[in-house]
Amino acid sequence: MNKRNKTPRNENRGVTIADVAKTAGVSIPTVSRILNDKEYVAEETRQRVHEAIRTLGYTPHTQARRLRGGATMTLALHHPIESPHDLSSVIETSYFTGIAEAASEKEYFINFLISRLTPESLLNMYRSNQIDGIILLQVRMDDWRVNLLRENNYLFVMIGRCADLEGLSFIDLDFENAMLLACEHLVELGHRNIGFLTYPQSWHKSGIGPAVRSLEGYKSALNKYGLNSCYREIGLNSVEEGFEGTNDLLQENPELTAIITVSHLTAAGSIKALVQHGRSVPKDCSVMAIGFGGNFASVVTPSLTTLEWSPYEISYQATILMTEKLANKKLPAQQILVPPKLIVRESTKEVE
Amino acid sequence: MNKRNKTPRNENRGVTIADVAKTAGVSIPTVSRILNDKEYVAEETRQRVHEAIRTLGYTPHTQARRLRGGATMTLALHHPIESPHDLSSVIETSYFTGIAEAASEKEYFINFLISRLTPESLLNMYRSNQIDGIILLQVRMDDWRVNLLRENNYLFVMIGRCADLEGLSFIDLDFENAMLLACEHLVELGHRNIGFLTYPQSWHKSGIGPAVRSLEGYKSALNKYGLNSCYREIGLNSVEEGFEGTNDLLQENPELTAIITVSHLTAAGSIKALVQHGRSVPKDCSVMAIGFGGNFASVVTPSLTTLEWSPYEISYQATILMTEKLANKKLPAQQILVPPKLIVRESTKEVE
DNA sequence: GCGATTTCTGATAACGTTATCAGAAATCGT
DNA sequence: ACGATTTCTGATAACGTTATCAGAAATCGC
Repeated sequence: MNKRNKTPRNENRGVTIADVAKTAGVSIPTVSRILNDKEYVAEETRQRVHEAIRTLGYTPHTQARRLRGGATMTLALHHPIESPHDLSSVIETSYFTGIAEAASEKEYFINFLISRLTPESLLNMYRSNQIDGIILLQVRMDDWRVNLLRENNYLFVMIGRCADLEGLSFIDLDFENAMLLACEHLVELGHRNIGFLTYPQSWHKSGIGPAVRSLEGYKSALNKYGLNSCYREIGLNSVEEGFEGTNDLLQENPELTAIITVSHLTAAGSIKALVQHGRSVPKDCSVMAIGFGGNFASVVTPSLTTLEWSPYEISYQATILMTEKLANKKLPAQQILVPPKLIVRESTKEVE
Repeated sequence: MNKRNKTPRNENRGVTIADVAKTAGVSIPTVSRILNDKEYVAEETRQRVHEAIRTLGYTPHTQARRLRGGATMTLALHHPIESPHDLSSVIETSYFTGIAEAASEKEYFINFLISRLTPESLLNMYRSNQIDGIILLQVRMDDWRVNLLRENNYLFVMIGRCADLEGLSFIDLDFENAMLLACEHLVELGHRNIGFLTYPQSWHKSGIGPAVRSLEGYKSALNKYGLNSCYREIGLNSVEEGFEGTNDLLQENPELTAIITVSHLTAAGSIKALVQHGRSVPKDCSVMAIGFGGNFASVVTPSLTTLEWSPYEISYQATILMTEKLANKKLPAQQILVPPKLIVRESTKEVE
């Protein structure tokens, strides 16, 4: 006599380990052992079970495994942006694909946290077992996310870095070095008056790493060569701002023969402004762009000399850092600084 | 006397519903009822339980809920690309953020499938309960993914569309209409010789929608106005290809006064070529670009007149389509065609 | 040939949640 | 005041998997 089922079985459910066990004529744990390549299984049994798996088209239930295993096998990515619309101007597609690819290789899932995140909801991501760890983008020198996660002992990796790095894993663009290389390249070409269109004032004020460190790098590089600084804080995402910023720079120092920007777009604006001032690029003035830029560099006329990083490589690396740490929590923190690659195109030239 | 625990309890585990129940002095199902806002709970009990939840900092275990609930609350996004590196030239960041935002609003997770996907692994995504549904990008007229998922009765939504649309949900760019609008705009400006730089031959051959339909739209538009066609199939992702394609077009028909391209990059190349032929844009020849382009349109000199869609809106919509269908499987298929927006900038002008 | 070891298998509990049911307590109608 | 209804609560099973344990069968040592 059959005991009545209290919770009726879903008719449309998939094939489960129980079905496999029944068809192969073994118990459930035996199937599980075979699925997980445990020792002590008779070869003959293994064959029979695999046969059953094939004919039934069985695949293990991911959710059940995760519940039992105590890990979510899910990572999150967070960028502290106000509106998701704006994200495309800050993050390149390659950032996503690098992370997605690494995660997929390590059999992790990725969740992109786009909407505004509160301290409460950040902690909840961990507490409610939605994620095992998080990758933080756009880290500030003093970042509430870092402080909160550190206090609560939750795992995370930074792309970027904060002030106190004790025991934290990160991978970051070496912006200070980039500014040194940029200035070096220009000085070698004979330039002595080098202007800089840096990140917006708001970025410097809120202590965003690249802003802070690029300006430091610029100043110390000029110092090294005994040159005077001349810079403007401008917006990143329009040709116009580069245009106006360049006009300002030229007004302050008409002797400028080179301009460094931190965005390909503003570099394009810079060229526009210079041309309007009757200066041809690179003949009368050189222009360089630092940062990611995708195909922009070669669209602009003349094509831009740049210092570049690969967002794909960086985000890929960050994800590997994360998964390795999750696989072995005793691993020490890893801290990686990535130098940029100088790509000389048409927009820089020696002083005549 | 305590029965010995066979599987020892993990010491570092989080707060569970059982802990809440114990502190509040009620049973586990009662807490569950309160969490899920079920009826028939005494107000006094509700208060006490909420109090316990607050003091313990309890959050429901997502994985457990999913297992019990029978839904993964996870969607996937798939683009059939060979190498993830190349994805950045095909997909805009906004595509990701639109999906991520919609998913997050509906409390879904997103998994971006980047690596090469086989029919087997695609089915496994569903069978192993990793996802509830998938959003397909770059759908071909005859697409194996569509055929496979349709046969197996798995839920999916297309961005793009295939040939047989019976019962399928999609949202797609109306490329045919776009070509009509482009030609209309140019004809109104007095142009009678309109060239077209279309998608690469491989796209046409493998039946990728925008390629097929834009060429059809071009031909039927010219037909409508009694004009002759003149087009080249070229690569999308470099200025050089636009440059060379334009040279070819001019050789075939030196009378051309307008060129339509399907990529901002090739449009830039087009302008370069025209200038080299001694033709100024837009004075002697107009140039238009169709498609996504981000900030490109305004970087180029002269800035590009375009027909644009918002990838954010489109991917957002696609995700909503998906979640609505999941919430109510009886919903009929939804089919949405999105017209582009004409944005007139500097690169088009009436014929002199 | 017999105890000790090794190899193999299955019963059982557990991961954290929700649905079902039945029973207790409170309220209602007359 | 008493049966019928409504409100509330807890025991139990279930989602699909894996870990632990104990026992059976096979192999080994001498």
